[in-house]
This record gives sequence, C-alpha cells and structure tokens, in this order.
Amino acid sequence: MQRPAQRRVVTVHDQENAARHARGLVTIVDDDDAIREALVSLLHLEGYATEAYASAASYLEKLERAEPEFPGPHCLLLDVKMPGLTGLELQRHLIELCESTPIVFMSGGSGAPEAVQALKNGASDFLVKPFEEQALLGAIGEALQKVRREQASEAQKDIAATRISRLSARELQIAKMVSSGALNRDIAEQLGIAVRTVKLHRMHMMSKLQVSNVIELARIMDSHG
Amino acid sequence: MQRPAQRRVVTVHDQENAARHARGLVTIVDDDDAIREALVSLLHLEGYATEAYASAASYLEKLERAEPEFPGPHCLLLDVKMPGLTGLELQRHLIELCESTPIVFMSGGSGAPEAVQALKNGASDFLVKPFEEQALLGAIGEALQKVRREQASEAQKDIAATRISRLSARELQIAKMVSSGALNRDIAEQLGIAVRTVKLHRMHMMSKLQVSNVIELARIMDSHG
DNA sequence: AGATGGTTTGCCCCTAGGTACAGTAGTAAA
DNA sequence: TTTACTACTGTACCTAGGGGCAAACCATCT
Repeated sequence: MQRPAQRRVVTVHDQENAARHARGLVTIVDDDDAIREALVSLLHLEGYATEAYASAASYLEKLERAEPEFPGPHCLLLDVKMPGLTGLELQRHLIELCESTPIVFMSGGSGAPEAVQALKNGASDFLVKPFEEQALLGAIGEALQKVRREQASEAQKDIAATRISRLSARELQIAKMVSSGALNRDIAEQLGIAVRTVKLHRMHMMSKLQVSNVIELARIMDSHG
Repeated sequence: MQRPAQRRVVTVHDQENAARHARGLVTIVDDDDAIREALVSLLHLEGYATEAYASAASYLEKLERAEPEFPGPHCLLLDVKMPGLTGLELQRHLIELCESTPIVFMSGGSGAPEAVQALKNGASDFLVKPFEEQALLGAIGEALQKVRREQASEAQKDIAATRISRLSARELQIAKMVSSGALNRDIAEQLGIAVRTVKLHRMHMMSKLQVSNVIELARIMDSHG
C-alpha cells in the first residue's frame, strides 16, 4: 500500500526537478539553518533547483569533488558573515580557482566597505537584510541571465579554440599571417617556402577551421586572440 | 611694488597647472566647504587639476554651459549626502545625459545600499569616510586610467564612424555585403546590377574607408556594428 | 548652363586565390 | 616494415578581385 504512494511522490519530485532545471540552479551558502531552509523553500516555489551548504568550506569541498555538472545556468547566493571563511573570502577563493559563477551576496550588517569590495570583485549583486523577496528573486534572475549570456559567447570561443588547436604549427602560422592581411606571395617569402606550399597549408587550415573565406577566418582568429 | 610679486605667483600657478594637466582633472562636488578645500589642496599637491562645486545643481549648470573641454582625462569625486540633489541623483542625471565620466563616491554614513546602487550604476569606486589619503588617490588614479583606456578605443571607433558616414548609400550597402562574405557576383545579383558596377562601388568604398583588403574592411565594419 | 558627384555598364587585362594531378621526404605510431 | 601524417614542390587551369579606358544618366550646386 505504501509503495505506490512512495513512487508517486518520487515521480512528482522528478517532475519538479525537471521544471526547476529550466530556471537554473542556486547554490546557497549560509550558516543559519533557518534562513537556508527558508531560501530553499522560496526558490523551489519559484522553480529553481537548489543546493545548500552551511559553510564556505563545505561548498569548496563539493567543488573539489568535481561532481556531474548541473545542466543549466548556475549562481551562488552567499551570506557575507559566516564562521570560518566569510562570503567575501569564498569569493576570492573562487576567483583564484577561475570560477566565474556569478555571486549574489546577502549581508546582515550595513557594511558598505564589504559591499564595495564584493561588487568590485565582480559580484552580481549585494542585498542588505532585511530585503524584499522580490529583490532577491530579481537579483538571482539577473545573475542567471548573466550566466546564460556568458555561456553562449563562451561556447563560441570554445569551438574556435578547439578548431585552432587542431592546426599544425605551420598551419597556425599561416592562419595568423593570412588573417593579418598578408598575401600568399609575401607569406611564402617570409617563410622561405614556395607559394604553392602556402596555398596548400592555407587550404588545409581553412577546412580545419571550417571557414570558407578570409572574413570568417579573421573573425575566428580575432575572437580567439 | 605688488605687481611683480603678483605676476610671479601667477606664473608659478600656470606652471603648476601645466603640470597638473598631465595627470588629469578632478571635479569635486561636496557641500562641506572645509572638505572641499582640503580635497583641492591634496589633489593639487598630487599634481591634479581641480574644479570644485558646493552642490550637484551648480555642477549641472556648468555642464550645460558647455565650456571649453579640459585637455586630458577627467573624473568626478562626489559626496553622497548633500542638500538638494544627492550624489546618487547626480549620477543618475549624468547617465541620462550620456555623460560617461567615471565617478568616485565619498560617503559618511555606512550605507551599504547606496554603495550597491552607486556601483551597479557604474561608479568607479565608493569610499567610506573616514578613508585613507592613499585610498582616495588610488581610486582617482584608477578612474582616470579607465578614462584613458576608453578615450583610446573611443577615438578608434570615431574615425571608423566618420569614414563610414562618408560612404554613399550604395557603397555602404556593398560594404556590408562584402564584409559578410558575399562575392561580387552574388552582390550584383542581389542588387540587380552588373558585376562591373559592384567592383566600382567596392573600389570607391575601400578607398574611402582607407582599407586595402577585406580583412581590414571586416574589422572596421565589425567595430562599428 | 556648366561643374560636380553618385550610379550605371561593357570590354579587356593582370594578379591573387582555389584546386586537381602528381610526386618527394621525414617522422612517429602500429 | 608498413602506415599515416606533415611538409614541401611543380604544372596547369579556373575563378574572383583590381583596375584602366570609355561612356551614359541623373541630381544638385554654382
């Protein structure tokens, strides 16, 4: 008699989780159990997936375990004042780890200096308690929007980098020279090889980069830097 | 007997002003006379040119008079709390006026919400009084550095825009199509004109934009948007 | 009315880029 | 050793872009 009910509940959770995936994942780090639970409830109601930690250290641990990635935008919601590592210190750690997940801070005290530091270090927002529910949801919405934008351009740069990395040394060399406007003749001269050879490398390079003209080549090389 | 002395003082001032031009202009807006004067003295000693106003309104007045531009980087140093328009309100006005001069705020109270708002609106820094002299000078140095960087890229975009604006409608049309990778043949077809004509416009366009190949063309068209 | 400038076109020639065909050579993995 | 990849080169042909010569139409400014 219990099994069907149990199964049904699990199913509902799965559906809810699927729905939440569409809005994104919010990772909460706050030492206050009551606040953490309240935030989780609120965010679940709003359709977000959540993950909660009671300390910066425990979140960093999870990070090191490199668990399966959440399939969607992700942001952090950090309390500033916590025993052990503070939110600001956690932010600095993440910067060193090259983690670019946007951060929304929550602070009880009215510490302007902390807010300034957080924002100058790239925080997405800084909420002063007590704050309106709408302020929180707005801040989280913006943070996740930011991730989506970055993911899109990040993906673009990634495929460019991947393709460029598959070029041979010679091909890369010629790609750079071509995208800087040099003619085959000049390239051949500078490299001390035949024009025919330049054409050959150039052809291979263009097909590896999947571009059909110099303009696309220039764009892909520019975006890669 | 007074004239020579007077003249000498003026000369020294001129020299100092010339030196200050090299470091930039700081416009101070603060209602407190003592603070204003202290800031002016400090900044003069550090080699900056200054301009001081006792209220946001009086600075806005000067702006409207569109006086001769200071030849160098410029930033604002605003007090947050002032009778009449506050620093934050002045910031919002300037944003509406499309004034992008970077702003360094100074605030007496520890108001985190103001700091957050200021920084989210693009303020360069937000100092909480009492602050170290070095913190102020650092903030101003960064603000001016930011202007210099922006001025450089701004100037680049400007000359691009100017050159593009000198193109005829047909030439601009063809510039866009060429920089999107289209061949002369295709352009001719789409515009219903002869290939020879496309070549002609293309030639004029390239010379007006002062570029010698499609790559430079693509870059100039991309940077312009 | 003449000058200026944008738009249009045809014919012809040269140069640069793309590509197929054909072959040499070194190096690293299977 | 064979296989595979990269680098290298020549000949030859086709296409695309650049540009001279010559000329026409239309609008605007002087």
